[in-house]
Amino acid sequence: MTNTTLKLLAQQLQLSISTVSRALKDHPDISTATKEKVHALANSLDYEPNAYAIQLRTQSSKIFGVIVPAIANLFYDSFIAAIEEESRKNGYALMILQSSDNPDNELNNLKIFRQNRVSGVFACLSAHTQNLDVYEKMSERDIPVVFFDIVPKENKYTKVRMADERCAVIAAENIIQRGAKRVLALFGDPALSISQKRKLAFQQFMEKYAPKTHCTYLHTNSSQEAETAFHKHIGKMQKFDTVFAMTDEILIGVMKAIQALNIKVPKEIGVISISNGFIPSLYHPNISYVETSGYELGKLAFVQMLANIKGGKTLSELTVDAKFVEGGSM
Amino acid sequence: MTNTTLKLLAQQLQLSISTVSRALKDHPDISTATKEKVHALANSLDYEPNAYAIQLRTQSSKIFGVIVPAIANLFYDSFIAAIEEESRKNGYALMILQSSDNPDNELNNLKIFRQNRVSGVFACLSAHTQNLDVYEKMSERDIPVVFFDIVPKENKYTKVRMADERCAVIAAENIIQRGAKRVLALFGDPALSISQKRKLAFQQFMEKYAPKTHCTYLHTNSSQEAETAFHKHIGKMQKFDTVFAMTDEILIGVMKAIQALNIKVPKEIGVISISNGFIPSLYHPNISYVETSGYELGKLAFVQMLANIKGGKTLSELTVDAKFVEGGSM
DNA sequence: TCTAAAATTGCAAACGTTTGCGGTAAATTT
DNA sequence: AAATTTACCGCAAACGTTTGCAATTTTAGA
Repeated sequence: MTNTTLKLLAQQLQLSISTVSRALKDHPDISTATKEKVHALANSLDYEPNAYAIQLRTQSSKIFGVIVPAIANLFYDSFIAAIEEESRKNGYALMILQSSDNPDNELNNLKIFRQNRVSGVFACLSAHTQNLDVYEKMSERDIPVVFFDIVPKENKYTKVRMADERCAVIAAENIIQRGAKRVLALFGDPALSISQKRKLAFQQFMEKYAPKTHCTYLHTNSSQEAETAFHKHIGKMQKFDTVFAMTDEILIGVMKAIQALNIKVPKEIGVISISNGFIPSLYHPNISYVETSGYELGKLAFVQMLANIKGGKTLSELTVDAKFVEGGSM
Repeated sequence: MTNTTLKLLAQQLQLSISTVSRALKDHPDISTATKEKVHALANSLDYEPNAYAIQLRTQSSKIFGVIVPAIANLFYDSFIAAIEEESRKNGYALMILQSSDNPDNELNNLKIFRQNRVSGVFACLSAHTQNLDVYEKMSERDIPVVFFDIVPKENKYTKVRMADERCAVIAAENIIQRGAKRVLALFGDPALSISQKRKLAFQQFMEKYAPKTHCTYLHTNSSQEAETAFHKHIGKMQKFDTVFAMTDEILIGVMKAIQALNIKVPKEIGVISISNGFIPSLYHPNISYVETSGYELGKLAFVQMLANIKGGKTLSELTVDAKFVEGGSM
C-alpha cells in the first residue's frame, strides 16, 4: 500500500499542499472549517508525516545517538532506559549502538550517527580510546556530545559521571564505622581512570582516618579473577573481617567465594560494594552498597543534552551524587 | 560548519551532481580518472551522504525498530545486543524503544517507527496487549514485523521464540533423573501464555513419567512473591527436595530464601531453572538451568527479518532450541 | 575519412515536506 | 461607494539525493 502524503490529501480535498500542511499544524492562517476537513481526511487515511522529508527540509532530526560499550550491562541498560524515557517525553527517538570496547566500532558508529544527522550523541568512551578526533568532528558539525561514565580528561567537553571519589570515600567511612581491622579492597582494571580514582580516594581516606586498619589492595579484571583472588588471600594469614568490591563484577566473584566457603555475612565478614543496587539485592542478607545509579546518570545526561541544544555550548562536568544504601552485610 | 554535499563537490570539480553521485558509488559509467578526483575531494572535505535525502529518495531507511518491554532486562538486553551486532554487519542501524509493558507506549512507539519509515520492526508484545491492529497497520505499510519472545497467537505473523514447552520438559526430565520425590514448581504470571505453556508441558510430563512424584505448583509475579512463597511452603509439611524456577526473577527469590534458611544446595535441596545463564552463575554452586538465550533468539530473529525483506512474506514460527546446562545444584 | 558503436557526462524530475511571499475575496473602515 | 484592512489560500523554491534518459565525446570499424 502506498503511504498517504500531503499531496494526496491536497488532491482529494482540492486544496494546495501548503494549505494542507498548515492546516495539519494549526497554522492561524487557515480557517477552522478547512482545518477540520483536513484533519478528518488525514485521520481516516492514516496520514503520517514522513520524518525523512521533514528532516531533510528542516535539517534537524529528533533523534539522539547513544554509544555504549555494551547494552547487556546492568549499569548501561539502566542509563539507556532513563534517556529513552526522557527522549520519548520530549519527542525524540534513540539510536543505540554498542562499541564492544573497540575503537573501530566506535568510529563506525559515530559515522552512522553523522550520516543520520542525529541532533546529539550520548557517548561512553570505549575502554582504551585515545584519539578524540572523531568527537571533534561531531563538534564541527554542530552535533553536541554529552559524555557519560567513561569520559575524556580534557575539560572542553560536556560530561556527566558518577562521583567516583565520593563513592569510594563513603564506602571507606562505613568500613571505618564498622570498626574493621583487616580489610580486603578489590578494584578493577588498573588502566582505567575510574579504578585509579576510586582506589586513590579510598586509600587516602583510610590512611588518614584509620591508619591502624590493615588494608590489602588488589586489582582484578573479572568476576573470575576476583573469586580466585579472594580464595587465595582469605586462606593465608589472618582472615579479613571486611571486603570492599569496587564493582558488581567484583562483588559477584567475592560472593561466590563466600558462598563456597560458607562464610557468614555479616558476622564473620562484612561486605560492601559500589553498585546500582541490583546485584546486591540478590543475596541474603542484601549487600550494603554505595549507589551509583545509571538511571540517575541518564536523567542528568539528558538535561545536559537539552541545555546544549537549546542554549548553545554548555561545557561542564556534572556528577550525580552517591549515597549509601544499607543492606545487612555490614 | 556547513555540511559538504554533492552539489558542493560538483561545483568545485566542475562536474554535474549526477556524475559526482555516480563516481562515489563506483558506477561503471564513470571514468577512472574522474572517480579518483571525486573520491579525493570527497575525502578531504569529509563528505558524508545525508541519510535523510537518501531515504527520501529511495524510500528505504536502513533502520530497524525494536520494541521491548524494558531494555534493562537480562534477557532483552542480550537479545538487543545480538540484533545490534547483526544490524551493524548488514549496514543497518537500530532504533530502540521500550513499552514499559504499557500498550499506550507500544502504540506510540510504533507510530514513531512508521514516521521514521523503518525497514522493519522487531516486536515483543507488552504483557497484556490485546489489540493487534497497530501491527496490521505496519503490514499495510509493507513494514515487516518479526515478533519475538512474547508473540501473538495467530499464525499469520512471523515469530521467533524460545521452545517453551521443550524447556519445561527438559527441566522435568532432569528433575526425574535426580530422583526427586517432592518438588516445588514456581511459575510466572498465570495470565501470560508463556507461563501457561511451560506449566502445562511440565505438569503433563511429570504426571506421565513420574506419577508418584509429588508436585506443588505455584504462580508468583515477582522475586518478592517467590521468596515469600518459598518461605511459606517450605515451612509447613514435609520439606521439598527439589525446586524449579521458571524464570530468573523467580530463581532470585528462591535463592534468597535458600540463603536465608541456610539450606545446602544440592544436598538438602536441588535447584533448577530456566534462564539465559547469568543469574545461575552468580551462586555457588552454579545453578543448573535450561538455557534460553536471548542472544541466540536475536540472531534467529535477524535472519527471519532479512528473509522477510528479501523474499517477501515469510510467515512462520521458529523456535530456538533449549539445552540443559549443568551447574552443580542438582 | 566517414559512420556506427562505445564510453562518458549532464539534464531534470522525483521523493515529501516547510515556508516566504504574493494574491484574492471578504470584512471593515472612512 | 471607495479605500483599507483582514482572513484565507496557493505558488514555488528549497532540502540532498538517485536515476532514466538524452547529449556529448571518444574510440573503433569499414
